[in-house]
Amino acid sequence: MDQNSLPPIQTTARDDAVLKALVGFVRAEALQPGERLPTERILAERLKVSRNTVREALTRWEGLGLVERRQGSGTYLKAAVSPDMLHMPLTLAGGNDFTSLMQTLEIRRALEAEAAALCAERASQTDIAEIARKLDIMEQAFRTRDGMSSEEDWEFHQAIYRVSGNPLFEQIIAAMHELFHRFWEHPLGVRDFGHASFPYHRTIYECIAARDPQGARAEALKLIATVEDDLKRGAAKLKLSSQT
Amino acid sequence: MDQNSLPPIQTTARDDAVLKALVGFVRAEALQPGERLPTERILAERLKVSRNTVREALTRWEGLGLVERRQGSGTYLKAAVSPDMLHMPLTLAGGNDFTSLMQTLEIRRALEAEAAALCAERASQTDIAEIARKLDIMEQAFRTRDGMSSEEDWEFHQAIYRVSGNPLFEQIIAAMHELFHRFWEHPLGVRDFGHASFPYHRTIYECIAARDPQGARAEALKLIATVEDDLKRGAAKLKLSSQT
DNA sequence: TGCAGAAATTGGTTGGACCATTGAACCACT
DNA sequence: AGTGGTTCAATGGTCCAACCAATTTCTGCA
Repeated sequence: MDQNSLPPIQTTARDDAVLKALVGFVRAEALQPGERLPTERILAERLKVSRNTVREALTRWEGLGLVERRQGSGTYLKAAVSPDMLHMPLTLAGGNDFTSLMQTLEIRRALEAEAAALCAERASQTDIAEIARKLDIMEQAFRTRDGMSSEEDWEFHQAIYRVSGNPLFEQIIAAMHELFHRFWEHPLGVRDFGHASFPYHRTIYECIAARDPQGARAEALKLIATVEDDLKRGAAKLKLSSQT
Repeated sequence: MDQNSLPPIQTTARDDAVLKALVGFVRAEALQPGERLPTERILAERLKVSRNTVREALTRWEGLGLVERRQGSGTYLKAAVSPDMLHMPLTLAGGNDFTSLMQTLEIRRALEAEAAALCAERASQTDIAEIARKLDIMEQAFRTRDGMSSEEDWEFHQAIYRVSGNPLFEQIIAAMHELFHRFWEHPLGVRDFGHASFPYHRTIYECIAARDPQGARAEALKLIATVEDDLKRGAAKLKLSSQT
């Protein structure tokens, strides 16, 4: 007999019920990200629950990044919600030594290559045009303020992840990106950090435009390799200490 | 002028402070996963904050899967905590349709291949022996109760991730694994799901034992490909409906 | 000794109050 | 017209005290 055929009954699940009601409300009102949702007090009154219960529910959504609360202003939707959404909080133990930085790059190497290949397979003409636009912006920023183009660089990569058609790429790589930059505010000691990776942005783009998945994968691997080299050079120079 | 030179100041952050204190407490007491942490009432008194504030903080941790609350019993630690954790809520929209399952497999394809290659590079003799042990257990379980060896199968893979030397592989792939199995309780329609992947476990192992990264990568890709095939067959058979 | 019921413990919920921040309206002065 | 200051209502953040519901522990009877 299947044990799963008799799930435990739910006598109380107040805040879960509140969240379900919230999902219904967001869909009914067709709320878009950025819009404000009702006051906590109003929600409490409408749903016939205590304001504290509403707060617990909203706290959970806030933790999941679905919603943003601004004191004195209101609670705002931050992402699209749907009833059958799947949330999976992933907590990564961070460390701030050279090894940790290298580990984030190993993940990026795998995902970046796959995303570039998928992107080259699936990109439409408008997708390619969009990526070209981001590439131009990045290259211009690179030339203008020599080297420091991290913001535009990141947007170029994000465009590729999106075109890959799999939102998980962007989410996971973004986490790696944040993990990486948390202890890398200013490229430690390596003045020209990122310079070596510059040309590969265009080669990646050319492979994507040519619908060449294997080529895009190879160029992405080269790009990550340059970052790894920069990191190793920085580590050798500064002899990064691992502060436990 | 650099816009980042004037970051928004932080005036109050009560529940964040509570969480920081909690991290300190867990480390000071060397609490292990499974152990109980102090009562909400005690925490409120000790930290000189309201019980409500403590609850908000604990709700966040619960949402992150760090802690489990059992009414009438207490609050229990579910995972190790460290001060510099990075929380990454993954949200997969679209629910239980074919596309979502495929997306988790695309991530696994990239990471599984990289992890296998790194494992083959870095495995020591004891590592290889450990993997061989897990492989034996899995193969025996597979033969005993024909096919259903998911638990032992998973342990084999985990051993590979660990030997890769990068804990991020295990954590991220574990998240994909759980994501995958959440809407795949019963292999839908495909009776012999997983059978096709069986032989590749041994071929992966052999490449690792032979210190052949490229071979291990190739075999890992073949393994994932069989899972993707199974999934496609199941989707074609059931014509999975995406319930918006 | 065994076990059913009472009592204590603990998370879950409620309602009400007050504080801190925000943003809009309004006003005075230049 | 515009700049800066003030007021005020709205809103999230915190607090308190009590009670509810599930769980655990204790107690006393058979």
